[in-house]
Amino acid sequence: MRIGELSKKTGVASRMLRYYEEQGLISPTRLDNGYRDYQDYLIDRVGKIRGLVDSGIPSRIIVDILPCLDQEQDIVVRNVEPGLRDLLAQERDRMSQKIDFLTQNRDAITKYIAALDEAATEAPLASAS
Amino acid sequence: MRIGELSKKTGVASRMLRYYEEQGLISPTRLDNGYRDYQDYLIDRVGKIRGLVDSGIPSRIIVDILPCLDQEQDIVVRNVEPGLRDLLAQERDRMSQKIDFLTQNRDAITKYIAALDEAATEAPLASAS
DNA sequence: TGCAACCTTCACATAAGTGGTAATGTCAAA
DNA sequence: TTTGACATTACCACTTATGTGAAGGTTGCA
Repeated sequence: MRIGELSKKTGVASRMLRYYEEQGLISPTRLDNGYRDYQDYLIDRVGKIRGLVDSGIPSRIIVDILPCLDQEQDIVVRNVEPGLRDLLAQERDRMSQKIDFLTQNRDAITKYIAALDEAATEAPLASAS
Repeated sequence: MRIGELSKKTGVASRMLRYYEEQGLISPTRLDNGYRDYQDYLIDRVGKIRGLVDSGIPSRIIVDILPCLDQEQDIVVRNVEPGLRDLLAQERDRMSQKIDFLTQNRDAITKYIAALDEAATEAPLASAS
């Protein structure tokens, strides 16, 4: 499919799809006319990229992570560069840390919101008095 | 305490502490000589800031979140700006989303690493053959 | 007195986008 | 077949966020 179609299916602007290609995150083939040609599996992949980017993972890391996330078939374990396992383990730990931080802070905010709501219920005159 | 001491206690460079002040994340008072004077509670606060920044939360959001995280005493519910509750709820949801994404991806990476290790155990000749 | 710690300010760095322009390709209707 | 609308291309410059580096001056302290 061409860039416009992929853009509609993923909700990611064409502009961004070209940008992600520039970053090495996706590599569509080209049609005779020079247009980019995206395969179906890239729809899913773009979603994963957005998820990772939104999670604050830098794109140079995403490049390494992506192959591990495309696991529709068996996991491919051939041609593993020596440092990759460690890099992945490192990134996995960083992600665990992030998850812990976020969970802690989200829970704190949740409690705070609950307190706000309770206060509003008990004494709703604060702003009107 | 002065900036150097806080820097040592938090592991955050003085440069960064000044930068966070510029971003409105911390507001030390000043001594007569113009030096910044940090109170003790800011040690904890700087740690929280680092955690949030590392989790990919933009600093303009952190400014809003921080007061909710400083809950050593009772939760302060006075003078709540009208939009704040919604903003917090919104951010809480975004954080939940991030947590889900991260968890999913971390688990995928964990599985991948396990597969790598297993392959290395079963056929350790791959790189030597 | 001399050096380390501190101050401000300006500029630069990197990552992740965004915007604008000009040229080319596609397609359908006149 | 030509015209017009729209998609796509490449390229360049700009923006925002998060820092970092360095210059040049002031303060603290041994």
